[in-house]
Amino acid sequence: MTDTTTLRDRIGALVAGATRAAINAGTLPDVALPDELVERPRDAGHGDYASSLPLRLARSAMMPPLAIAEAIAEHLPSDDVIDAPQIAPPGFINLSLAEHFVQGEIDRIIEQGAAFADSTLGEGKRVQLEFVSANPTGPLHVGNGRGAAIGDTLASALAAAGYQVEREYYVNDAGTQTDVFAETLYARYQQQHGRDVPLPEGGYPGEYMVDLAIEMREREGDRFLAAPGEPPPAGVREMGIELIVEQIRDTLGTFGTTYDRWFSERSLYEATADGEPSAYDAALAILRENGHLAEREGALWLTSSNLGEDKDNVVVRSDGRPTYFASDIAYHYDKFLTRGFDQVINVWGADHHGHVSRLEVGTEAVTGKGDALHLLLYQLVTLKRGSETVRLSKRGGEIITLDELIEEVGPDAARFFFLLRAPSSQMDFDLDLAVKQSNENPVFYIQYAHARLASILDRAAGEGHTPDGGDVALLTAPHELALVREMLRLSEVIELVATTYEPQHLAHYGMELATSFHAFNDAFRQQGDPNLKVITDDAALTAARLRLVQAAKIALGRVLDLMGMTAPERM
RNA sequence: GCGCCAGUAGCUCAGUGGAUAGAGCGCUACCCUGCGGAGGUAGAGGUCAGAGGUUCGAAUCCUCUCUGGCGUACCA
Repeated sequence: MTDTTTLRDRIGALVAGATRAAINAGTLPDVALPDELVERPRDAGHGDYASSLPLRLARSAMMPPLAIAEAIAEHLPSDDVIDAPQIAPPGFINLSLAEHFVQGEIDRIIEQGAAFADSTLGEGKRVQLEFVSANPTGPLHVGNGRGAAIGDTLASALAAAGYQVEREYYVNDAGTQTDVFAETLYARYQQQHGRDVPLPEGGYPGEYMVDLAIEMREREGDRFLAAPGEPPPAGVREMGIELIVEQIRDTLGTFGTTYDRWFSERSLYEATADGEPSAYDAALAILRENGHLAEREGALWLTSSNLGEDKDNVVVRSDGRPTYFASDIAYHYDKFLTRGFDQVINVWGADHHGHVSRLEVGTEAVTGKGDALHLLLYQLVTLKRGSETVRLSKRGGEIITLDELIEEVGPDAARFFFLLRAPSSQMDFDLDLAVKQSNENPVFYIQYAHARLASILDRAAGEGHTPDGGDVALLTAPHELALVREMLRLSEVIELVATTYEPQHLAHYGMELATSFHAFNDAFRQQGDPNLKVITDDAALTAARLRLVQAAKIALGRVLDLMGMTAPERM
């Protein structure tokens, strides 16, 4: 039987119950309780959980906080989970987990394995996460890595929190950018066949376009060559996009990110196989029916100023081509009405934020599901070399690719670097420092802890020891119990990430869990007592400690896995 | 101009209503010489951009000011 609530919820329920008991007993007036009843105190000396409820109730109850604390504590007897409460001025109730409860959790972690901290918070709701979705006109750059790390980890955390998650990459294969891209590619392709043609105005000058043209020539020969002076023949654009998307997929694969679906923007304009209208036609029909469209200056506008926006937005240009905004409305029609997701999260770079409110309004107008759409913006990465800012632009030519970053520091360090920071935080990424400090990246501190745990289990097995049957009641030392307590926080961290969409909490937790292990592992050295080692002459104690080590390895491995990083057995 | 996101230790950043504001890196001292030293403990280092307000309590919420990034297209 899996516990579906976090420890924090259970303790909170105890406090709520005690408060109601006090009210029933007449020692407290009848007052309303807030949602959050307990928190994790910063100072370990204040217990595992603490409630400031007495302070918050003081006014409405018209009683001194300490008297309220007494009244609640009276109905909070020590039980299987917690010891007797401690009251601390000016009005806190401090609660500590009972020793035998903490010990027992080791057995539970081993029994449940990697899923030990999962929850049912999401109730199986279907969530779709769309992230990266960079234009298929060039390789991914370093900044795209941030979106990949955030989106992918968020998806994992949501899955752990009981949501049914789908990861998706939206391929913008329909817009004007792809026309320019095709023209540039075709120019490079002609150059590969010895023609002296210039790059188009506003084209993509990057060297990768030459590589792409070479690839195309090698695969297809001169099949795409039209008469000189003619525009790119049919298929050039599709071929180029296919090649680029292949590259992007490879890069993200190396980065540890895979998708359930690569969604083509063009497909939004195609009728379905069984004759249903395209998503684009269907979405526009709804808007028209509800009077949200108006023709003006030869273009078709969404009259979003009637829906709370500060201006209207063009849906179909005066030349008849739909805008990117139209595609996005159709895309969200597809997400909500065709595929029926309960919740949709788009992870976007902050340079898209001008697009946020109009998409929310447009989505609401078409699907009525505006509330289920969450647009998560991450601030752009400022690249630096030393103190100098590096300007990135596919069209300007200079790109620091995600591939190059991965090559320099490895996928794990790159991911962790991005995950440590809140999405809303602007990041300076010093390329020189990133390479120089890759060996000091905290990710190795976490992975090293995992490798040491694996090593202890290996060595013990070699000496004929096994965790099986170990009695966890033998584990009473503070550094042993502290390690278990730290593991028990994981379920709360997962729910925190899943509800706030802030993956950095997981990264910081990983460091803290690793610290607890390193401190545990060092304890016997500092005290110079070989009996404090995991593997000792005492067979029963050894087995018990091996259970702790096994559980810690499960917990740490799970954290690394959620962040999309490897959990090495040795380094 | 208007809008969005930020400003916390030397550097890069956590902390979004609770108790003495933290981590990594860098710096100093010490421990341990290992079941893996990519380790442990401690210390120095802070006007939480500034001012006012709300609250029993504010880095956290509100207002204003300053600074930085981004947006404000019939580009995506």
